[in-house]
Amino acid sequence: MNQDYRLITDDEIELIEKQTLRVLVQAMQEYSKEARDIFENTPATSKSEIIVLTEDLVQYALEVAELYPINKRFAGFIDYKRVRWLPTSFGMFPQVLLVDAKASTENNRDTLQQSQLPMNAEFISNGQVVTLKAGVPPHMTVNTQSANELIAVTTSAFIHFYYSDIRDASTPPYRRLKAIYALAIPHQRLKDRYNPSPEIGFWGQGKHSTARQEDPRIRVYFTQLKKMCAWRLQSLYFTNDHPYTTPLWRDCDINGQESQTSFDFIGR
Amino acid sequence: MNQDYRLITDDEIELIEKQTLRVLVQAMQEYSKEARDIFENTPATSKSEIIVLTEDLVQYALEVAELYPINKRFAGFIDYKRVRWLPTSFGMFPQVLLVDAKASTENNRDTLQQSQLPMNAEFISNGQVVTLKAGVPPHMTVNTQSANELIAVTTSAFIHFYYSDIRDASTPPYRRLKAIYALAIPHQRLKDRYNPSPEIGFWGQGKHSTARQEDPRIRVYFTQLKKMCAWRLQSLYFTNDHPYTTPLWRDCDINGQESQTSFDFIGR
DNA sequence: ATGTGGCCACACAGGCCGATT
DNA sequence: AATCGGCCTGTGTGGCCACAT
Repeated sequence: MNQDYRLITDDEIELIEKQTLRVLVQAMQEYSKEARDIFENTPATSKSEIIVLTEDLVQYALEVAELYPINKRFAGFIDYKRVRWLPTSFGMFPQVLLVDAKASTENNRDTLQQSQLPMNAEFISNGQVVTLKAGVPPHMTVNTQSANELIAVTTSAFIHFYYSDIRDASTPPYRRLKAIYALAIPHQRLKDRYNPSPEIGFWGQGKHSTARQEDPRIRVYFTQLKKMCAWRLQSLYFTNDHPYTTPLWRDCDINGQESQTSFDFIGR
Repeated sequence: MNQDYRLITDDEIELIEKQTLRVLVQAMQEYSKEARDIFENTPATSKSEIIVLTEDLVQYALEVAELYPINKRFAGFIDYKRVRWLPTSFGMFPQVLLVDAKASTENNRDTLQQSQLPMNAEFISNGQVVTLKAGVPPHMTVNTQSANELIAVTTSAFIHFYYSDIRDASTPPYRRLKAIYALAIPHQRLKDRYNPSPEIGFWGQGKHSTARQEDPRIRVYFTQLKKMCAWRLQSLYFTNDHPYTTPLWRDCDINGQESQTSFDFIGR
């Protein structure tokens, strides 16, 4: 059984990311009721407090669904990060899971800092080719008992809280959580599949102001990502008649045909 | 055995806070080696990244030292927060532990937002009496299987990373972590002991700019806090000859006589 | 020198709006 | 009406300096 992701196929890397995202979706689904309760009813004196809410909710949702941990930590801007063993049918791989929480009143795209970008990206904006280099390393090394080092493959995901404010609300709920999206961004080794040229991909112009010389950012467009690989965009919608989101997993067959299937969950 | 902190004595509340801080200090001591390693050697492109480092380090240090958890969560600006069972010799109490990380190049005071202030504070600044109301509730309620509610007493602590930048460092270390301080701020029920009048206490003028009408903040002065209750200020110093901080617990006897005693630790 | 007060810097993370299909 | 680009705002956090002892 393999331990080194550099020796597996691109298809197997896809499977690692698919398996990882499936767990994130299950965890968010299980926690969706409390997440909505906290998100909608916690008073916030500022926009920043809403941001902090989503970070906390991602942690609460995911920490109970963790895998066999690897004794290695690092610090920085990523909201939720764990080094752990990922067991698969084709090997047991050390993995660095990186998840960032996003709060947004939009539901069609996410903005990434360069430090959150897992692959060198190229795209066309206003007729010009734009590029941005990856800021996420493809893997981290972990010291072992032997002379070898373990190579922990990096997997990047985003949890997007789509909401709207309730204007002038002086009593709860203060805002409405409409959906939770979960996105898996491909590892840089899959660049040839997802962004072989500026014309093909799901990247778009970032939110930064060039006029003010802000650090460049970049956007992920949901529909394009879904078109290239349906399961990489998961949508958990809240409805009026159920406290939990609707448990649907988006997948695709060999022909790229998209489908949605319901899944069971226990709830928290 | 009691479950409701409102029925115990002030001395027993002191003991709850002392016992709590003792664990925080043990946990920080055990983690001090890795904390220093990560703190000094992680590149930071901005001041904000240093702030995030300390938040992550506090989490890594404390999460392994947790108590019997209570199934209740809330979200917000506090860096590290847990609802849990605190067993003591005089009762088993539901507790809300609130810990905030502070990064500073100073080592004599901490600035608190009003939302981090556990008691109504009064002090004298520039000859004037200044007051600031508590922003931390004295307790939270937790629903139970019976008709009663559990009352979880709130305990506020701060972990202060005292550091200095290494100028022009283009290779690690980028900064030096000189000490870790741990502070326990008294519960509001102890106000009569710690701040009976504006003249007596450890509070001082906050860091906010009145001219710009910023939200009022407030400061805790280390020496004053230590003078009123020695164990409420703990100091873990790094030295050149040991990777861990020096394991000393500050205490005081009945006469208020201060002492420091070494303690054993295992390390991580 | 030390202890206090308090002005600012600044960089996240999105809201939001205008221009273009 | 949707998509995309991108300017700007709000605000949390602490560096840092100027006085006053």
